[in-house]
Amino acid sequence: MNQPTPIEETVHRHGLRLTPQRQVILEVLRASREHPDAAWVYQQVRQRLPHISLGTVYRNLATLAEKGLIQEITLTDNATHWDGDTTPHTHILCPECRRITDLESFTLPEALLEQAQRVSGFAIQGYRLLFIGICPSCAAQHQRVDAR
Amino acid sequence: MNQPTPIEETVHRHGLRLTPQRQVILEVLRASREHPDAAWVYQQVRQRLPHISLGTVYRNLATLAEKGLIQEITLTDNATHWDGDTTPHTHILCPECRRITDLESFTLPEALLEQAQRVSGFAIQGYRLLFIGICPSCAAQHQRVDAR
DNA sequence: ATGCTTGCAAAACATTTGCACGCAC
DNA sequence: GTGCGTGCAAATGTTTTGCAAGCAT
Repeated sequence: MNQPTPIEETVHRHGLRLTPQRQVILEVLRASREHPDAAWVYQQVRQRLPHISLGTVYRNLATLAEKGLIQEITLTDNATHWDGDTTPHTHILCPECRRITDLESFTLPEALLEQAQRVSGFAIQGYRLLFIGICPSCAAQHQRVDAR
Repeated sequence: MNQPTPIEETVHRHGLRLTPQRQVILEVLRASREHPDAAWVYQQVRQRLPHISLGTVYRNLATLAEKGLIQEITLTDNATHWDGDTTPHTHILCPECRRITDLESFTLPEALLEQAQRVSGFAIQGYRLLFIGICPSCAAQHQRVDAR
């Protein structure tokens, strides 16, 4: 949806084999706006490949991230989350419902990156930015509760 | 070192009891620039309190973070890391050596926060920003290796 | 045919929790 | 004295890994 390049081509171009497991995992991730963890991906994929093992899911998530086909989100709770959208974008976490939402087309100004590079002496390759805030639906719940 | 408020006073002000375990954990975190995980804190504290249990370390890290006496850094690998410096600052992770370094006094401009709030509809409370880049010492190693 | 990938199950980690006791207040 | 905090150990949850077999190329 968000990444129109055909899966087969993308996978092959990165020197990986196209197995049914790998294909479905990628499809699930690309079709989802959920930023799921491995367990969720496993459950989804199992609906189409009942024999897939959890280990395979973990191995593929790691491999795909390594090749840049998906993104790792290690920002929140115990479990690592994954994002099929590899375009640069920022996330927001609602501490109430623990859901991760996309902040479309929000990028740091170049000037900030340069400042970071200058101050730190590091060769900056990228960044991870997570905003934290109450989502509209949780805010609405608060109002209801507070009104009691 | 970076937070001059006496530990006893700080702990009491937040409605917590000052146990030897809690005190040493806080001292270790404040004295360190390591951004350590629970296992590292445990090892350090055990040098002074050989009988402390790992569970106590975990419980205290959670409690102290909840009260705002330390900061949680959940940006990187599986283990949660902790920071005794609660002033707002940004981190840099070197993917080579996996070390987390401080980026002193680097904050996002207010305008960006407002933009995020406007675009998302969330009530933004804060953010976590991690730059990713090769640290000077790893960059030097690369040069050596590449030159072979 | 070659060797990357998989399934399975066990292992390795990271973290949490129940319970009785002890100590800070 | 009260109840928060601790030690211990077991439980829980997440992720990794060894191995033999399977399949994409």
